Amino acid sequence: MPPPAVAVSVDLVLLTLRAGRLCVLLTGRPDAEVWTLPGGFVDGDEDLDRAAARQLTRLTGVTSTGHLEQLRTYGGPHRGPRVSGVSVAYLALLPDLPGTVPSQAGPVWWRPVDEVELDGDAGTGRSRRSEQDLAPDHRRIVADGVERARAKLEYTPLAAAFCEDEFTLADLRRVYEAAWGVALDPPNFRRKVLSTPGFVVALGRRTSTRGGGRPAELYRRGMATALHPPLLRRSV
Amino acid sequence: MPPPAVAVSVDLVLLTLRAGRLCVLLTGRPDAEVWTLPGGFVDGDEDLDRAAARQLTRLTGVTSTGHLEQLRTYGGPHRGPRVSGVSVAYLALLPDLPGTVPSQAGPVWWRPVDEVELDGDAGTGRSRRSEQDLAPDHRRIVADGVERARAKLEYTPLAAAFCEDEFTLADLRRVYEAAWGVALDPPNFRRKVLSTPGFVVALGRRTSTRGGGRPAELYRRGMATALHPPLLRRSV
DNA sequence: ACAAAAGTGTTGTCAATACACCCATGT
DNA sequence: ACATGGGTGTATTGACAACACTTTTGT
Repeated sequence: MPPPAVAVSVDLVLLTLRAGRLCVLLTGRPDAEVWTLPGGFVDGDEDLDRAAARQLTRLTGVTSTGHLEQLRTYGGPHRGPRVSGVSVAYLALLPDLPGTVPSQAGPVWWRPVDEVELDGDAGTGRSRRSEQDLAPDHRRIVADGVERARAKLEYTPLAAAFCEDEFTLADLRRVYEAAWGVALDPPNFRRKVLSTPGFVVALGRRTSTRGGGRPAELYRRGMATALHPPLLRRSV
Repeated sequence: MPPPAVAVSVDLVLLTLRAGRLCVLLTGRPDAEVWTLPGGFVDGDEDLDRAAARQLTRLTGVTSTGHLEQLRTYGGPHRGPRVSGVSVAYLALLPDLPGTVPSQAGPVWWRPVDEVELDGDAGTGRSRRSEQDLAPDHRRIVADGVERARAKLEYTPLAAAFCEDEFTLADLRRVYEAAWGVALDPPNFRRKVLSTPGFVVALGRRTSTRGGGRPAELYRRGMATALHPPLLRRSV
């Protein structure tokens, strides 16, 4: 007998840093009462990675920069009533996009992930419910994506994906501080990053001072794909 | 218009330790000229994790012990001619099963993963091709699963999933040595494991000496879900 | 203008920790 | 032969102090 056929969609967890906070891109379809992750259906003969990259370009206009990787696949009845099929989630890390999102895909918003994590915490604490919460199944996908990103900062040089092509060590440090919610010692962070071969490469130039203070050296991301030893967060 | 429908299968990368080598379970369908990973199609309303667990039980008879997690989803034209749809791969870690595999699913074999990694290395080195190589797309899935397992040994107490309920520290050390292909210093390994809270708990009993030597203490797996700090392999 | 203060990035020091390597002992 | 216990030197890390360069503020 022929195998059962299922609808397969690719959904994106798009993370960036805005005003020192880790944010995720959400879309609000006009006919829906909750926010959702951007995504779309894929064909059976379509490469999943390529489908995800296409979604990313459609949403942001960016093509090569940043980072895009498969996160996890969600399926089955967990996804709620009237929703069937499986969803292949992808995680993308981007620098803060200039101005508003030039979306060709309807209304989109950047929302801080710590607010998303509070959605659905019925009862205690939260005084009022947002006008539009994130769909429960998508909330779990966001949580998984954020946890993946936090973990990957430890043992990969992926923090640079949140920065522009040229960045200072303070920029890089602020990525860790925003994602992990901790304060890092600037001298120690500097020593660690510079002593890891291939993490960053110095450009020999400095920032034209922005807002006061000593101009910082500029770096770009290096060739390394892993950090040895890793940059561990203190506790978990 | 309705979303395109796709065939979705769940495939298992089942790893175990046999004779000090990391091995993967392969199936040989009578009508196929290559080995494949065990798996099967899933329904759209079926929970993926549950489908994978069902496959695992069908193949090995085990139910609760060990470890099972989603690995990655593969899809698109990469999978080769005449193969369409997406495949959700799961990774399972098991202790060595007693005797032969009590499979209710046709012929199965345990194959050392280092041999699988050599499949398809056309040309150099390998003198003769195995009678049956692993299908190319499944070979990549195995490689991803092995790499995931090797990485997870570093920062989780998952090595115990390769052992029986009760094991010695030498058993646990041999898991790392087989998976990483390195020799570990027994005293240092012992110190590290015992100093990590929740990794193992002592049972206060000892092995009745097996094969000579001082009887070793018995342990079972602890409650910890992560290792802090991790047990890092030296290089990568 | 000039000097002082504050902000930011860089360099240096020291102690605590973790780890590799080795030796010794018990069964 | 193997499990276990202990010791030592080296590398990494955390905490903190000191310095360098720039803008802002006050007189």
